[in-house]
Amino acid sequence: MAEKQPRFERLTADQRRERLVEASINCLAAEGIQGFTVDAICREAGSSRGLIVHHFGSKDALLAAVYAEVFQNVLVGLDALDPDTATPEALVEIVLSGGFMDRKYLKVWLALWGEISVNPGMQAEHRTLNTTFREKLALSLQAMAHKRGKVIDGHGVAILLISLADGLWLQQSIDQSLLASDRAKELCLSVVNAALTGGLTA
Amino acid sequence: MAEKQPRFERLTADQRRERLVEASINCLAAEGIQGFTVDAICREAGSSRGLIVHHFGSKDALLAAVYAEVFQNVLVGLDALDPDTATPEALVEIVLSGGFMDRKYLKVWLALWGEISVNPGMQAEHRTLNTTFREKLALSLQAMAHKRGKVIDGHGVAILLISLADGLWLQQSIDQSLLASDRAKELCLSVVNAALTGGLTA
DNA sequence: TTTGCTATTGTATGATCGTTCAACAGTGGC
DNA sequence: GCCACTGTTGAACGATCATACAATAGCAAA
Repeated sequence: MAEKQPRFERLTADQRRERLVEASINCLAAEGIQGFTVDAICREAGSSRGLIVHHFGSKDALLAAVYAEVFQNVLVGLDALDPDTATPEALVEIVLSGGFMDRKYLKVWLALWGEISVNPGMQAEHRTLNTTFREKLALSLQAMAHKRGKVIDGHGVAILLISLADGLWLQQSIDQSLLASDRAKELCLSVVNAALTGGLTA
Repeated sequence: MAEKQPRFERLTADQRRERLVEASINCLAAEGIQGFTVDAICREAGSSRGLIVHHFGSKDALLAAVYAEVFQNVLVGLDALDPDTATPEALVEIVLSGGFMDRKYLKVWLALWGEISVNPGMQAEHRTLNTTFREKLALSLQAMAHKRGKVIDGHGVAILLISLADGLWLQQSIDQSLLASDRAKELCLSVVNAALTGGLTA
């Protein structure tokens, strides 16, 4: 007689946490923060609701873990960049199309931004990661300006570029017909080039 | 013997709808989309849950009414502007600090953006209003450039300015310490002035 | 004072919510 | 095959959810 399939697969703690975080991201992407429920996440992960409390302590703690995963992916793109050889095109690619920046993640970001704005722990972490992101971008921008014999406020241009990219990304994620991807890229490049050539001061 | 206070105040349909929309905005501002519940809104409005269905048909229809109210306020600031005499400072003030752009409304916007991205009716309306906003801004920008003897792509600069303002506003609303209001204003002005003087092409 | 109109209340309903925790079950060591 | 360890399940619980709708009540006209 055929052997019975196991009812569930035992995983290591890290594997299980990774699966729950991934399932959470999918639920947020599909339904926003209102789709972030214990039952919906368990259905997506193919597991049971007790696991969330067992591995994370609470649903809120799971959201914090989602944030860490998402933002680490944003930083990874910049980590791979050589500040001395980076091009404006490469920078623009990172700020517009980096980790978790497909428009399907709009509702993940909306949920995280909402939570960061009221959760002191997440806000502190966001501040740290965002500052790191700016500083790395500033280094690359300063190196590019230096190559053109120019001196710029790299930090100011980094803030400018990140904000512009966020705004463009948000607009086209909300309604794709309002702005084409190529157009967004062009606008970012224009601003970076203007900043590097002295046409614009940040 | 003292006369009894009436249990409730009868209002006209328009008055009652306005109160419910206002209460909804307050609930969204405080708790985001998860605070947008029938009971929370009724507590805030000082009324009873039956009123929401009576006046709006459903909670979702109430959210659509909230959107209309919020976005009309955004347009109002621009309507008051004379395109022939507007200054870069005035435009920047409108895109950064116009109607419902205090940072306390962050979660209202996050909720609306989430809903617009999946609700075809709201998305169509948003497209219309957003396009109107861009066109009005473009007229003012073109008039400013004309005064300087320059020809610009007003529409392109309008997209640039709106996106930059959205990104800056979002960043400082999420975490106030990441960006000062004055700094955001300066960056917007730099970009507008660079666009008007030919230092930057959109 | 009475009456009609209709704004408004709030109970009932079935469903869903997050957490708790006793019991179950996968699996490797002996 | 037995057993211990511990990952995992899912019912129970009290709370909250949105909508339906019968009954109540404000108030102006007659």
